[in-house]
Amino acid sequence: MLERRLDGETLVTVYGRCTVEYDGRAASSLGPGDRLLVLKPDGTALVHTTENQKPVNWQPPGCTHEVSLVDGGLRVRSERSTPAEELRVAFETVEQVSAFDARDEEDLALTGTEEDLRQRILDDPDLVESGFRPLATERETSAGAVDVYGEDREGRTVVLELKRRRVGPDAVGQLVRYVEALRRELHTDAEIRGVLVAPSVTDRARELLGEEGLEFVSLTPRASDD
Amino acid sequence: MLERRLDGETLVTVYGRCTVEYDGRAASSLGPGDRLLVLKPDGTALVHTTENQKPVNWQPPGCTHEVSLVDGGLRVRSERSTPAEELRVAFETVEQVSAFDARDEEDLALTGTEEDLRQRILDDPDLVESGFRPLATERETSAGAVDVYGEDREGRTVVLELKRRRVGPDAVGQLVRYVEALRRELHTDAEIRGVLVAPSVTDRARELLGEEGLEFVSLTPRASDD
DNA sequence: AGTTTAATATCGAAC
DNA sequence: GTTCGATGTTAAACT
Repeated sequence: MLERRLDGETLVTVYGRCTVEYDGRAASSLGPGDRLLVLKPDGTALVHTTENQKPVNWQPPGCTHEVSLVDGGLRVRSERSTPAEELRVAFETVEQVSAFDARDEEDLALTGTEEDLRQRILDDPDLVESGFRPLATERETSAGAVDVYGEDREGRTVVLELKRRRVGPDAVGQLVRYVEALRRELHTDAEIRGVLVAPSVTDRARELLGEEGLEFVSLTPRASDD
Repeated sequence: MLERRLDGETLVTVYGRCTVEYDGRAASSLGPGDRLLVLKPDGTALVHTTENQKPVNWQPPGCTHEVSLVDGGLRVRSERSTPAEELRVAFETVEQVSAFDARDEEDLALTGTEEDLRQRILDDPDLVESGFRPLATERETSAGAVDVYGEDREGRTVVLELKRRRVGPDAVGQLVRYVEALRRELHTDAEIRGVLVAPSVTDRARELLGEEGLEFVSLTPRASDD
């Protein structure tokens, strides 16, 4: 039944006591225990234990799944190339095998992302500071694309780095790279301001901002009356 | 049956046609489709479609799950506080409901991690460069802990930043922060070398290394005869 | 196929 | 509890 249903159209689940071996980018071994194996029609494989949101082992979409019987026990093997990766699940006991004809056309509608934060700023630039004028989004520099590029009321160049949630030192590093790249590329004597826009910052990130002469503006992706 | 089995000891799966609403750190809405709902004993909730490794919607461990019947349809609600987040799954049809008494004591044994790379270097420092002497791991600086701290054959301070796989500009930014922090804190005139140790680097990362006067050494977490 | 960055990232450890 | 960095991160956009 399983072999027939690994046809790229069926969602398969197997529940039972098994061991799991993985070899690829890393390598792992998992002793016997009760787990849920999910084989998706797109070639994804997931091994879930009783704990955690992440599967304990997995294969990404695009893999090929095979089943076999060894000493009366079910074996499932999933593999891919580039990079070469292999997952082997050996069941001692199987409590349940299911195959579902799945139909799902709907796309997820998600809000509260960095893109929403950008749109909020473009709709009302005064949220950043009075007189701020956005000139471009995703403006290219040698250090990568700047989220929002614009001018303040005095005509000084302003670079915004947007984050949808509280930020640590990594985001400051990103902003530093953009500001330094623009200073080199615009080769102007005029000041370039770098502003991190996020709901809040950690202490270490705030220190780094001070050391680098950068600024912070508190803003969330969602309107306060949400 | 479901209410009785949401007892913190049972793994529950529900398969059927449903809609999903999420509100919390972000917010999302998903129209009707066939999906697999997994409720773990640790309070995790997963909604899986036919595609992708990641669930289309989820709740992290520690949430409380509730079930109810509305107009003859099964509803599942999962919520948590700090941050306040809620997931609602409304089933039109239910093809299967399962409850499994799960027993799993085994821990995953994973190799090929950054920790393995560190151990490789401590076992044979010459892999980094002839004469390199590691003095400390996780050495604290104001910018965070340095992976490996040591001296080269001439006695110059060397900072290693380790990555288990090919690295981009972000890792260079991290190394820059550590080297700058040490230059301030050691307030010495002597040179401090920063070395990125990883299997490979992207072009942009290599440029950044050059601009910052940092170095790169190619090394993987696993021995070449693996 | 490779690069870059966002993410409801997740997860674990240190504080 | 918050902060910080690794992750077999995943996933999407772009080259």
